[in-house]
Amino acid sequence: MATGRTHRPATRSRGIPEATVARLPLYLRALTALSERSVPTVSSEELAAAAGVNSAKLRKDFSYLGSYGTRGVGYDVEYLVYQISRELGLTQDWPVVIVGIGNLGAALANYGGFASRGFRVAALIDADPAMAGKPVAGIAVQHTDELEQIITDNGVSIGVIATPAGAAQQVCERLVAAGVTSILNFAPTVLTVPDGVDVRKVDLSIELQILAFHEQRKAGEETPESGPPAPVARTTAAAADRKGPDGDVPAVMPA
Amino acid sequence: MATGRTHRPATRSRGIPEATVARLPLYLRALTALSERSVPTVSSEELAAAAGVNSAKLRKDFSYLGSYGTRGVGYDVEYLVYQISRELGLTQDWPVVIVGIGNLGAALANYGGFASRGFRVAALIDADPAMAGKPVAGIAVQHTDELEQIITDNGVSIGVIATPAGAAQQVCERLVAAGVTSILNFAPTVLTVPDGVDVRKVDLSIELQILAFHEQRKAGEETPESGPPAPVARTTAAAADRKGPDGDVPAVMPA
DNA sequence: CCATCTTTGTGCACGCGTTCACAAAGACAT
DNA sequence: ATGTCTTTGTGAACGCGTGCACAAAGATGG
Repeated sequence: MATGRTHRPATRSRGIPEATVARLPLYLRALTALSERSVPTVSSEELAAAAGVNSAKLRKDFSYLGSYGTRGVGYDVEYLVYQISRELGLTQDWPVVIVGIGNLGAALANYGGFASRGFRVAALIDADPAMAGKPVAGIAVQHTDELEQIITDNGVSIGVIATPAGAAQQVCERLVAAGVTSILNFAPTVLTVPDGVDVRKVDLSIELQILAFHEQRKAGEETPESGPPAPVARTTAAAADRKGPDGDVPAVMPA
Repeated sequence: MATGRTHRPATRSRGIPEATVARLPLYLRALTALSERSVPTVSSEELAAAAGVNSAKLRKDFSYLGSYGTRGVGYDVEYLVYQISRELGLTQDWPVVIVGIGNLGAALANYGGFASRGFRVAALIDADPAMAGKPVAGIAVQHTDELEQIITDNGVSIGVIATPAGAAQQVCERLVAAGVTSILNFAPTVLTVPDGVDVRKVDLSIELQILAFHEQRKAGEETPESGPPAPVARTTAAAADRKGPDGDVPAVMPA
């Protein structure tokens, strides 16, 4: 059964903490900016400020990669850019497929940041036959029927899912079956995948709800009034003051 | 002030862990699906499976909200939907502005999940005069000059930034100055905001780089054959470790 | 009313991530 | 070369989040 995804303590290979990995792209971006300004070296303090993190945290993060700094001076920008790029695997080419060319999929296809760092859009795939052949971001959309063929031919290991929620799990399974082992999921659904497959989720709705929570908390602290609905009777169909359904029906199970 | 904050852990500690808050939308989505199937009650085990988390974690999460379950039975779906919605602040209306109506901004404007839960797109704003008046997702785009007026008139407290990286910080400052206190940032830049302003970041490029790291690691360790233990166990990917923003992040130029 | 069975709610332990604080390392001036 | 000064690299403490395991609570049946 689907249980929580236990992020295993990495392999005993090189135990770079997950939290550190998540920050490396941030450092890389800041370093690239410095590089373009021809800044030769940077201190942990400066770089940390640019990346928006604590300097001690940054130094510890870098310590997992090795000792690339020089005491009394700082870090060599170019060298660090290279090391982080290599560590993240950005020195090689990553063909990517985007499945689901709706508004979001099209926006992703056009996103510059995609091609910028080793990532190459190998194909755009959509289930709508009317989309087939239609060019999006300079690439002709292909039909879902060709999904397996595309994955295999291009050696794609990273897939992006931008389909409606209802189709996501099925698409996911086909991607995985065809050889994809990393998935970036934009559909508002929990994906179930076999061991060995990584999934990262980007969910606009969730982000907004989290913001709303904090926003409400802020407002509540300064506004003592507003009549809090006292929690009362239960067991019986309580509340449900939220009115009926609206178009969005985030299905958890593929229907 | 009558209702100061953090005064009474007696009733219920207002301190809901950030990690829990981040999962509430997930539970809510699963519960909504159950509600639409008219399922009256659900056990922590079932709900946890649907949400892709551990059942113990789910129970602990709910314990922060209060004791809404019935031992031996489970949780009342409708009641829980209401409680979580209320906790997240979704029972009220949240006017939102989207700044930067490019490919991404337009996609966001068209996103159904936006309007679905209390979030209402109050305005679409773009710096390009040619965009002004042009309808996107049924709403006429307005020029940046009117930003402050729009924020004030509509009482907007949540802003979405979908501009190029170079414009993000400036837009952010104008939003904050006009009264926005929560920002969802899609631009690949670290935003600097005053204390009291929440920022959540969605960065496609970073997500891909993290996937690339793991992908590279898999490829590199692929040596030990004999294959995986072929575990029938399937994990549910939840991933995405967001971290609660605090308001202290310097800026940096985009890459 | 009592026994049994199911499922919640939580005390506890463990591991990860963050932060402080400082010794060691190297640059630089004299 | 030697001393001083800057900045790294890291040991250690702390706090948060996670998962186990179990007692308590309530439903259910006799």
